[in-house]
Amino acid sequence: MKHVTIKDVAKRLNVSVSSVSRAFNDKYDIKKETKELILKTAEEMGYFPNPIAKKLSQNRSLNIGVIVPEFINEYYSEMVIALQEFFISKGYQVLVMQSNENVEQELKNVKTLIHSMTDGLIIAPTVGNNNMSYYLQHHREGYPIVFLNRVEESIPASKVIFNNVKWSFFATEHLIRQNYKKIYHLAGYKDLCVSEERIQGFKKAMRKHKVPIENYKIIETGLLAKEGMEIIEDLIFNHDIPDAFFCVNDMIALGAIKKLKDNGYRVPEDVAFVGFTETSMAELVTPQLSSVKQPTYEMAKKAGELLIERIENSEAEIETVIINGELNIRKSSIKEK
Amino acid sequence: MKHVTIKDVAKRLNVSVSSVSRAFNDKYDIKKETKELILKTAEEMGYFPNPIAKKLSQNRSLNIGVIVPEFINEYYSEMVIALQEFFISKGYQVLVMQSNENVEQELKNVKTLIHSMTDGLIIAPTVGNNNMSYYLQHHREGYPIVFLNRVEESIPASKVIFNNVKWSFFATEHLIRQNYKKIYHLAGYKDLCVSEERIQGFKKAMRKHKVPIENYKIIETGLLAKEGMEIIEDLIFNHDIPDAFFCVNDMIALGAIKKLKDNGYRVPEDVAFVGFTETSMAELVTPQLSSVKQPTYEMAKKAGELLIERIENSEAEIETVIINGELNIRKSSIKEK
DNA sequence: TTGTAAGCGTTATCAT
DNA sequence: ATGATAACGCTTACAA
Repeated sequence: MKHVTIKDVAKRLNVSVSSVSRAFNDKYDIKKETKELILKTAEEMGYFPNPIAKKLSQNRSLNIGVIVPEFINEYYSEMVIALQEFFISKGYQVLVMQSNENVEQELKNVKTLIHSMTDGLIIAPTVGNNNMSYYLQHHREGYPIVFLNRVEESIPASKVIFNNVKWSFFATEHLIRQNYKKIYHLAGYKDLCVSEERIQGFKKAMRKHKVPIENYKIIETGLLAKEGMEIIEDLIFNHDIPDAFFCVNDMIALGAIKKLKDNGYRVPEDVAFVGFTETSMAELVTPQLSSVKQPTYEMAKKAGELLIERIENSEAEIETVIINGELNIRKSSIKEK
Repeated sequence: MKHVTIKDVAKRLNVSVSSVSRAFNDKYDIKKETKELILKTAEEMGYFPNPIAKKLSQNRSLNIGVIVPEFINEYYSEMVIALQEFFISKGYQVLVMQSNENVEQELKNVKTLIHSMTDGLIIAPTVGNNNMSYYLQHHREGYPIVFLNRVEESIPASKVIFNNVKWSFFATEHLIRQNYKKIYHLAGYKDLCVSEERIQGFKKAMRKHKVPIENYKIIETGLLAKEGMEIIEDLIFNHDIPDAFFCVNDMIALGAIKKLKDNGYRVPEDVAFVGFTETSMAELVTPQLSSVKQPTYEMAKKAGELLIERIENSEAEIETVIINGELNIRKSSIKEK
């Protein structure tokens, strides 16, 4: 299992190591025939430049760290896939770590990755991280970091975020226009900024359409189907089921729908639903679930571009990219006349 | 952004670099006070050993490569999470790559990762890879590889696989015992060995219970919900809907159920369903879907252990671990009397 | 217990 | 166009 090195190739051909190195990095002068001979021989000998040595001598790792809260849900899976694809095409390798929705784990991951000499970091913060000072300090010192999603617009770093207020507003307005009178919002975590923004959009729609305050309600839930089910249990117990729910995500919606159906409610005849951050399940459940689709690929790619910009030019301006979505209306929120 | 190196710390304290190195690697003799002083000063100076240099000088990367066909579905997401957790606890870093169910991409990934000096590889092969010779050659030459899932028992390498035949048999037998007479198997890809094994289990149950041959059928599908829907369209067109379906995975089952419901069939009253490789959706759909649960965590951890064994002892015996599952029976396959 | 110095496999500068 | 060699930051014999 001994690895063939640049020296072995050089010796075999009676050339210097520099020539071999040059053959593999076309930025230097080298005669075409020598290059081809070297490449051919190297191939035969099974030589491949050792990336670790390369990294050491160039003082960069060509590694990018990506930290996501989880990748059980499609949303971050897709982001990670898109990021990998993007960075590999640029010659980087991607180290993915997940924080398991745990702030301390996230901090650990950041440290691990920075210590591993990643050339830059893409961070999708976990729930409830109001303590980004450590990251921002590194960022100030010139370490390239781009934030993705779940981050306040005001933080001084490049970031890619989704226009939650706007699309939450549209989703809610759609329910109002379908003539649902009593509409509740199942709202995720209050200390999660995307939840907060979706709440804002919800309220905005309520105000615009002058929905009386007794006809809407904002209920803090979590992000999991299980939690959607629990909330519905409470509401059923209190005989407090509205005409429609707008949910912070599809999983909450699916959990809630399940529980309502089990209790004899019909969707959408008795209760209508709109989800958010559309998943592939939206089209597979009965009734199909209306939802706001977020363009994960686009978000990821944009974040990748911003990061590479910062890596290649540490003077690059801080940039905030706000991405738009798409409201896909399906059976779960259509009122039959 | 200049990194503090071992030399800086040594100079500051007027000790040699070896002492600093020793302070950070407790396998050598060093006076307790010196060590503490060094560690303290290093901390203050913001020194952290450069892992790349460490890797180069030790000739190992402390990186593990993990290759999965995809991680959009929970199954591989969970595997990857479990693998990360396991290897990080052992001091390794994990590079994850996905092959997008594409044999050539998989081969590329393997090459990338081996060239990146990963100390070992865990490979969950993609659909239809009957050409593992490249991997096995490296394996023979002593490069540590462990295969995970979707791999034939006969290949000469350590591997962790699921007992598909057995659990497919149980799932099918359960349908027979519920007194469903006509049972079809939606069978994934014929050239995918796990599909093949599940077909075997299905047939075995049919033979054991002497189900007449005109009462069962094996239909090749894919692995996606969409493909489940397409098959059902065909069957409806041909007026060929059985009493029950046993599906190669939950996604096929969910797609099929969706299409049947849309066409007025009731589940399980008209058609019953059992899935495989249980997903969290199984409990969220109506009716809840019976399925065979595979212990992803256990499988991943075992694969990790086998790999570390091989890394640490290249003479280690080849080992095949066969994992068992669990049949979770839910409403979708229960016949009301 | 500590220090010296060679070595890990590259790249890059400076000669030739 | 090619070669010699220092440098990257660390580990680890070997010497002291």
